[in-house]
Amino acid sequence: MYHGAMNIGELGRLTGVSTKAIRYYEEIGVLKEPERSANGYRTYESETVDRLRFVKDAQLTGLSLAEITTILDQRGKGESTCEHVMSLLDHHLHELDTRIKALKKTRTRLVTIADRARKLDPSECLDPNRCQTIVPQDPIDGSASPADVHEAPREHAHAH
Amino acid sequence: MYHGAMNIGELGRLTGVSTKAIRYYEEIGVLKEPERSANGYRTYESETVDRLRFVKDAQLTGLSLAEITTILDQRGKGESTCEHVMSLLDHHLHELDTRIKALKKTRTRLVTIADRARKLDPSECLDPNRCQTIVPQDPIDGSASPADVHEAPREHAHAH
DNA sequence: GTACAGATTCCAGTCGCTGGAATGTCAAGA
DNA sequence: TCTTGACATTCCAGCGACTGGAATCTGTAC
Repeated sequence: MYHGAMNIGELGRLTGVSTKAIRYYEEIGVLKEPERSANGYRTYESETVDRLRFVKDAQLTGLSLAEITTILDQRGKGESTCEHVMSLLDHHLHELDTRIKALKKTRTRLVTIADRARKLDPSECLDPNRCQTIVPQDPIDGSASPADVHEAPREHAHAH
Repeated sequence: MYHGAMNIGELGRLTGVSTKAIRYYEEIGVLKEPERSANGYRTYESETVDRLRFVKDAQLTGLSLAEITTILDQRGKGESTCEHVMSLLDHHLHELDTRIKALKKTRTRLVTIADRARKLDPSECLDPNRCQTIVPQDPIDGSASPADVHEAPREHAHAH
């Protein structure tokens, strides 16, 4: 089967990206507007498969779609993007470390709390003004201000 | 200074929660609608300070506002919430572990890529159809389907 | 009077999508 | 020919936990 040109559904199948996501990418400029066939359907060339796969790979490294777009745009102009990509990657490595550290801290706290909870007498739980399980925490540590302490948002629940 | 009743600004100051967030909590039912003074201002009793602090603490353990609301509601009815809280905590512990694992995997991948990038000849970067830095990755491992592989969304940028 | 702080409301945006509604198009089978 | 079904199109709304801004009112101090 030769895939010189295809509709959005096949592009999705070949790349593992939903048609919804593909249209969204077009909307925010990650993909440029494709040709339309007579009936108004989007028609993609096989190079778009490569482009979409690149987007997926770049996402896996933690780059945002906005950042991916800047890479793609630069590349489109024939400019070298190595330095650009590498500085993005460095930046994300730092971010990642920060996030992992924060999650581990949360984990430790959670384990402590759960342990304490298991030792509690359930009958003492009825005081409406306090919960012995969840009690005020120390402000984590001196380096982070309370506002920065927030955890990362939870995973998108895109189970399929 | 006795804080029997206060406006939204002071509640925010005492708890470290923005007035915007407080109104949002009210909107989604985390806080119940407060009394209003003659001028229409929200007036809070000092017990709301405790409630808001509980919300903050529970958030630090990774609970969502929706989950916190269920705890608060149950507590409001005078029911014991220990078991409920503990099952939530257990659930979050598992989630947290999953997330940490995923982030570490991403980190490893990122380090590999960055290392490879440093060894590349920049002059080879101009091929418009491929990027040597970011290339297709193996599908992570056998257990997770590609759709589940997505990283957690990035941190809210609420620097202040 | 005139600032200025602080309160109110509502609307829009963040990020990366997903879901649904209402509608149009195309190929195959009865 | 009709119908069914899979595909395509558009637009609107929602997730979570908020933040920012606009336009407007209130309260206090000078």
